[in-house]
Amino acid sequence: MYWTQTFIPTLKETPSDAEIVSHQLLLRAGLVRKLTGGLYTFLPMGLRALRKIEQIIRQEMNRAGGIEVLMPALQPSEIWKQSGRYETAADVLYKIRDRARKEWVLGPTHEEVITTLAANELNSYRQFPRNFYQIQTKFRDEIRPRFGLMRAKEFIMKDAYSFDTSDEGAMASYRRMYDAYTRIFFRCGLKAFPVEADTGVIGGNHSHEFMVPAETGENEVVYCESGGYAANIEKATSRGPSPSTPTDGTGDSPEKFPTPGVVSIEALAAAPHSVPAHAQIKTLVYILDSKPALILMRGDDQLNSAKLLAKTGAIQARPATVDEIVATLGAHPGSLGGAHNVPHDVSVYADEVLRGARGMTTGANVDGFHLHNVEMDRDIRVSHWADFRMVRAGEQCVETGEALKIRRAIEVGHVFKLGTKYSEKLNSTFLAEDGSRQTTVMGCYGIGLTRTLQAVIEQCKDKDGICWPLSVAPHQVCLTPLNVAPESQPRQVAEKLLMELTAAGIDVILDDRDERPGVKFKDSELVGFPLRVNVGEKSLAKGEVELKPRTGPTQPVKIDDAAAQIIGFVRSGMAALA
RNA sequence: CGGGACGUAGCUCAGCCCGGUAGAGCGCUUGGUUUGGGGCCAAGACGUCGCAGGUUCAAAUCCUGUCGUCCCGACCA
Repeated sequence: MYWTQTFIPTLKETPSDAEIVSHQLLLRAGLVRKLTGGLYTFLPMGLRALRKIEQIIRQEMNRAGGIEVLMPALQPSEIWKQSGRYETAADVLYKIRDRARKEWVLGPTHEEVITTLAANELNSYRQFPRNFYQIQTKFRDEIRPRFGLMRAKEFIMKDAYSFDTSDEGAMASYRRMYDAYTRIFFRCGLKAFPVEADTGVIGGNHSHEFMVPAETGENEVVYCESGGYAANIEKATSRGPSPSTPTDGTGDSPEKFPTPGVVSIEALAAAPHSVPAHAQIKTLVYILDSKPALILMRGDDQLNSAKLLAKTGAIQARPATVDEIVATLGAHPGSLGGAHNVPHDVSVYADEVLRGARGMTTGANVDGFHLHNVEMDRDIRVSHWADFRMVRAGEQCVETGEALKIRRAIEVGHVFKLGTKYSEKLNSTFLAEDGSRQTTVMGCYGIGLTRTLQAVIEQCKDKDGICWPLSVAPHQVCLTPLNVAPESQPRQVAEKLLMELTAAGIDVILDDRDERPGVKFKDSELVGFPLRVNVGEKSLAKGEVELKPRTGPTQPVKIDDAAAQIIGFVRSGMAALA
């Protein structure tokens, strides 16, 4: 491959609409160009890197027993109505109509399609287990596309779906995918690690996300240094907050006292009231599937909205408006509480941390008043207890007791054990060995290819540009003759190396541009080829060429040894990523 | 959808407050020079100042609306 025969529009300056480094590098290195917000064209170098990731995924999926298929991106809205996600996933669904006014959806994922296939084709226990996968473009009406490929309206995903006849079988399938994912990200040169995850709208009961640590990531991961525990903050739990919740109340009845103008936990914690936040009960009003509900949290805790959805089973949850709050409790935010004047048809959810709490202070549901001496068990009608709180750094790990840490990360893969959620709705059943009809047990497993590509850049870069791992680099080697005239010695030596390396199966590009050395050096570093070979008169005079690994020092090698050295560099580097 | 910022040459940006001739650097074209880290000299091409309306003798500049982009929140691979 010759540089002048492809298209690598590098940029010296940083485009102003790219905020994070990996996005800037995607643009500057000429890997992609934006069509419009959330939609990108892949240029040759970006496409090559993407294809390499795709091949790694394909190889590992096949090795793990996956069967490649390709499903339609355009789907009838009926199957979405049948699964119930026409409503629950409504905000990400692109809907379109054909000339007959029939409605279609552009698939944001393919559970409905694959389950329909399984329902029609997998009818006997003899046909299981099965794991179908595809690499395909997904469409999501993202509320806010951002960070280049990280969150786009259209993106490429590998999605796999397993079908088993039993829960144990499904667990084994899950485990196989989990292991395959570990290998895939390792081979891509990515430091990714699995964390326990919330299942969100996809549903199911067991899930891990594969996370790439990065300051620019959109997720927060709670983890324990010893490696015993790691979870998405949406799911994370701990041994609880410190200090612990008071349980030594006086036993006196709730006592109303005036708190004019005190409408926050902080204000009540300050003088003159001086009620510590952990001795307060925070009362939140949420609208769960259009019904108001109270959420009681300890004063110093934050509500975890993912847990709220998961624990209440609500499809939609939003904070109530001030008007809705007044209509429900008769008081304004800042004076709310669960002890008095709570209508009987309003559910009261309380965080586990409040169990057995005594001597607490909370709003009186009368503007300007709070209550002392509140005891959860005695004074508040709790309909449901659950863990609703956001874990904080420093709390003790549930497994090891060590202090938990929190860091940001990019989610590149997600594995779910789905159970029978989709197979029931879409009638995927089979005849068991004993002649009974049973429902298939499913799992689904996604990897965002385009996001993975950008995550690699986010993790593998320096001040000069991208530092591709050999396994996903658009080209492994960049031959750089410093004189490109056809008869010049640098050009001839470079051409000979090109032939030898290509014959050895090395993926090489020759920078045949008639540019000054500085320009070629800068560009090759920006695009990030793992190895550059400088072929210039200066070193040729000594019978040498130079090997310049992207992340290491320049090494002179004899011309006759060059090909073998380069091949050795590539093969050993690739072996380290196998 | 809520909050904030910004739309001027292919890119990065100045000009806008205080209305009157549209600018710089990079890139591009041509010629020369240079040839191991985005070099230098000279000559050029490139703009309906996002769009629409308004105010005004006159609008990139002031006003209104609109579209688009980016950032912060809720959603996800």
